[in-house]
Amino acid sequence: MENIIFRNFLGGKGLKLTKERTAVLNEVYSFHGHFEPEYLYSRIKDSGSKASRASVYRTLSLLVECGLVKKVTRTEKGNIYEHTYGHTHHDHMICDICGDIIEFFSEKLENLQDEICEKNSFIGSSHALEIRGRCKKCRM
Amino acid sequence: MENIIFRNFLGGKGLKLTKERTAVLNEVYSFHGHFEPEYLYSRIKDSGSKASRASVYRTLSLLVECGLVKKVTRTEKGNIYEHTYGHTHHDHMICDICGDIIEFFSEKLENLQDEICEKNSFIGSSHALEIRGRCKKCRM
DNA sequence: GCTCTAATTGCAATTTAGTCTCAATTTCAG
DNA sequence: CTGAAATTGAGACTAAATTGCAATTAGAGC
Repeated sequence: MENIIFRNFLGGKGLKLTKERTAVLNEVYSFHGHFEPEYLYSRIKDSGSKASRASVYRTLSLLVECGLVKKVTRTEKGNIYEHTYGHTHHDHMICDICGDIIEFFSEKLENLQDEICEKNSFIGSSHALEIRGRCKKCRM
Repeated sequence: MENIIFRNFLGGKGLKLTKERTAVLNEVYSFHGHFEPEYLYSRIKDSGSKASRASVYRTLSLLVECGLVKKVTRTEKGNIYEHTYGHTHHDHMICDICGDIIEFFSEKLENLQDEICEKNSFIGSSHALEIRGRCKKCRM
């Protein structure tokens, strides 16, 4: 299904569905959770398919553009992504101790965003609430 | 006042208050709004005082550590900071068109954070809500 | 005010995520 | 099948930020 979405997206822009792009997409959707580009690159190499580092980064941009992948946050080290298909909108709590990322969704937060935007004459297109602290495992 | 806070912080760790560190602190507090390290560095050079790029970065870390400066967000280009003394907690709306950063504060959001943390057995120490979209000037 | 030592500085080299260039290769519409 | 246009990989490059180190400086104790 993701493949069809991607193919249509590419087709609509006169771009081609190459084996490298397919490999990146499949790898992204082969696991759950968050990932860094370098990690994705190494998984692709290990999995037998091949795509250069440059292609991984280029494909990742395309996937973000067509909405199949989302940039979650930016850490000291670099970007963190997640796939979005079959994965509804949510926000994140990040543990300062173990680095774990916990997802949550809050209806109230969604409404609050609209309210805040309206109050400030801002047209919100997306938001990201990131709560930092200690997770269940790391609280003392 | 910021100077006293910084001096005490340094003293408590056996560190010294050098002219370079003073220059960085003064420059940070000489204007309002958000800044990037490179911009700060160039302002310091222009202002007549001197501090190397390395010292600017090193001092910035210390200022963050003692709470006088806060890292606002991380863009493609790098970190963005703001000073915090006499500047209460708030969140940000960032315009995708012109890059403007608008600050806002919402009591409801603060309460919501606590609520969400409790529900997830998470001990929240800070949060950052970033809303992206179009600001008043850039809406069409 | 002077001394001494640990902290600090500046510079240049280094690191690291990510982008870019370009010749060779591949896709796919016709 | 063919050929124009898109894509690829390898490595050069960029820019932010960090680090190593020899020379310098702050400031506690006298």
